[in-house]
Amino acid sequence: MHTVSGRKQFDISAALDQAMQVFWQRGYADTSLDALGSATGLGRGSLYGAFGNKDALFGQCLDRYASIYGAQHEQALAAHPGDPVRAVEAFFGVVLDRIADPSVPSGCLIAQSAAQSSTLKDENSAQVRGLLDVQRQRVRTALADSSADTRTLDELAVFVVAVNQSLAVLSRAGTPDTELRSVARLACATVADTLTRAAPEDLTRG
Amino acid sequence: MHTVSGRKQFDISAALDQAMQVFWQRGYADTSLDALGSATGLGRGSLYGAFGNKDALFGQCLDRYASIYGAQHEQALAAHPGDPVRAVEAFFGVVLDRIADPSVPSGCLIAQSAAQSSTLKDENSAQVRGLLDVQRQRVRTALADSSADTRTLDELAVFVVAVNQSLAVLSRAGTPDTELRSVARLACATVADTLTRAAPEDLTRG
DNA sequence: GCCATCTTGGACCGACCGGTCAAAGATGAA
DNA sequence: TTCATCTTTGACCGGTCGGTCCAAGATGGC
Repeated sequence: MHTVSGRKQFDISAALDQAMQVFWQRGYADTSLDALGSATGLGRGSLYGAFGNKDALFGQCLDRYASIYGAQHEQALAAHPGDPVRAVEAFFGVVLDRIADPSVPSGCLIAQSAAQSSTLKDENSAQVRGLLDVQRQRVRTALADSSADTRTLDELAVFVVAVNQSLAVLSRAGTPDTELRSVARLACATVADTLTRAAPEDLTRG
Repeated sequence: MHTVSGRKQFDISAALDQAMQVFWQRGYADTSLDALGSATGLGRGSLYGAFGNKDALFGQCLDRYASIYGAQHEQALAAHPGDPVRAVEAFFGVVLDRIADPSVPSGCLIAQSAAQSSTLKDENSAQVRGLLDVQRQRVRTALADSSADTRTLDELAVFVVAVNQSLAVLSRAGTPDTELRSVARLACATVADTLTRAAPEDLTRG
């Protein structure tokens, strides 16, 4: 029944999507090669030929996840130039919509991986740290159009990333969507208050 | 070399502490019975005799964790009666001090478990949800001495729990202590602003 | 048609998993 | 002293893990 081959018989990109969702749903440690095989419809030979071992495949899934949702985050943040609060609102909107989307696992692959960072291979945990840093810098850039001092903006960017992680964790524990949205709303209020408080001079003097 | 026995040869409570730290550090899925055995110094027979199987032991570790740190949280929250903001500051202080304590794993066993909730046995994930809810209610109670409306206080309690989870996740990814503390500081500011904004009448009219 | 090259499925490997069990030793009541 | 009762150790179980390997089959250049 070796009914196959010559040239590649499957869409690498589609297989990567399937594998990504398994890691996303179950976490690295609890995802077996058999689970990846049946999710992608591929045998071990194809899996190893296309992606390398489990660690390498996991790394590519992390990158793919970051690529897909990082782009959405970037787009949301850039949709409101000059209005950091609206930008952050849009940022959380992307996350909340994804969490509410039943066609995709809840939580966040990166948050999930960060939580288990100590059980990952060094290479993968370093990758997770890097992706979190990219996200932080993205938010920080969207905040740049503010008259608050650098230190405050840096802290706000970390704060937004932190709240994002918390939404992922709580959603996994079954926290209802309405509560998650109120958390995001309060975080947005923090951003708004901190920015207006840090630079009221622009309004009173200008 | 069966150099043993008659009556129990070890301190159940101490063994539970050791086991708890292993689960805390490595997560449920990545903690083997061998790891638990060498951490506690116990053979499989003793482990099963005292705690039951892996799931049951994990459940007891969750309870122990909640008991130890839940008590600390309660104490911190109660240390500033009538001053919810200070109470929340003290609450985060407990968490941050624990994270900074090198004698104990970073992160939070409950946050860790919540993130992997979908791979846990139903009983254990329900337990995690329950413990998160207890924490939420504790914070909510500390917020009760405020003139803000019920809905606002409920939302703030969820928010504080959420930020707590985010500190655990980020600390696991290696986020430095200073950044974690600034996240907590911003969250406290959110609580302060929301409370004063929701009930300014008390100051102007009273 | 021929064949070097590639892909695929699945058998297979040693290691480790959670869990069970029996032999050995310690205990305290009779 | 005897012995029922208990704990502990470590061997053992079937199953699953990540990873390797190879025979079978498809391909395209010649």
